[in-house]
Amino acid sequence: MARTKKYKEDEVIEKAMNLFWRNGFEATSTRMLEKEMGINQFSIYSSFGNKEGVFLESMKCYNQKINTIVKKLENREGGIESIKGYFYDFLDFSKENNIAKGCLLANTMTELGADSDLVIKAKVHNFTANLLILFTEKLSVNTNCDTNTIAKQANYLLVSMMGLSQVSKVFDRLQIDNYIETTFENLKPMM
Amino acid sequence: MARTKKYKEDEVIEKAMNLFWRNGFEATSTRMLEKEMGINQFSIYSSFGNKEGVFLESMKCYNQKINTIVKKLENREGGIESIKGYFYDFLDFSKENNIAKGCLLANTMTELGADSDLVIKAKVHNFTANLLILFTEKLSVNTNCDTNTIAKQANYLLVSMMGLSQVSKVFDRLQIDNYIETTFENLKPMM
DNA sequence: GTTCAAACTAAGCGATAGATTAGTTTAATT
DNA sequence: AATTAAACTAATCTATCGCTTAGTTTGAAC
Repeated sequence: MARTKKYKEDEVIEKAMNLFWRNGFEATSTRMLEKEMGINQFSIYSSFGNKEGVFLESMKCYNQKINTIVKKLENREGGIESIKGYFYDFLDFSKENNIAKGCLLANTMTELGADSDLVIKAKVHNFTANLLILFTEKLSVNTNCDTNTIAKQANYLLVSMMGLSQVSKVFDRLQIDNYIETTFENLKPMM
Repeated sequence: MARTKKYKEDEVIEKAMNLFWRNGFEATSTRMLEKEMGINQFSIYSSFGNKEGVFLESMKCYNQKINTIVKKLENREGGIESIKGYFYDFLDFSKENNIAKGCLLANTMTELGADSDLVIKAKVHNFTANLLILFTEKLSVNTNCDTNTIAKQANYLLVSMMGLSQVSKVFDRLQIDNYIETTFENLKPMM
């Protein structure tokens, strides 16, 4: 015997996610969320508890969204070139109206300090851990390298990827392309 | 016929700089600055105009502080190893109580969006441009590479450095060391 | 020692932050 | 059609934001 919601939670969260992605957690106010999500603050708080709740759901949403390019990498044959493809896919993925927004999770990682929420930290850590595993798998295809070398390479590419996502927000395309090419060109002699 | 200031502006700015370095621009309030700088808000505003004025002076202060490791690089013999030394120097430099704070300028770069203050942006750009020149000079010592290749390498190392400063705030020392070693190890065959 | 402009203190300005409340509307259930 | 619990609206809560102001103290110049 109750009224039905006028909005779908996953739809308004996607809008919230885009706002957080563009502006970061701190610079996004509940009034901005209200406007962007198209629902009243009361509805926001009754659905997600508080601002952090909205953010946590936004991270879930981001994970689903980035999963399209992660899946794309999973379906590639493997080897260095497959990961290079992921780097370029990410640059497209992270752009909106030709403005690079970086990676929501990497942005969060740098925005939140040492004393920040542990749940959020764990989510970021989980994301990078999964990416490391995928990179390792892809590097293990058609290679003579021992597992130790592969682990080093995977770690190197993970750090490069996180660095890239930050740097892409500011540096121009030529610098970025040059960076990616050099990153992978230099890895070849190790193979 | 006037009273003398009880504080030295460069001393209180250094304290402000450390606060901005730890927390970023947005997350640092004028009350926090008041407490950290040890002077009243009135004094802050009469000396530096507004919060952004404090930040701009903090950037100057940061530039002076990081200049110690930049000078150290300038005085090195040159070649890849000299820049690798700078990377490790930076890791030490950016730590406080064993907590990595990243690079104040790189942090600012990522914190401020597309529509941020142009003066601040110019300062960040100026910093990276100077570092690029220095890297180029150091790479030009004892090498057979053409200027085009050197330019690519210098750009690669600049982007790597900026990425490193961000990533160092979260990743552990093993991952960071591995990243630096791989970055430079892989560059050798190009020389 | 008196003067007085600048350096102080502390209170408070309007605006906005995250979050909540009282009161109204809605629609599935009876 | 009446009921009723949840979904709504809009106003408002307290705290804090960046910044300013009124009033007091200070100390170099005279």
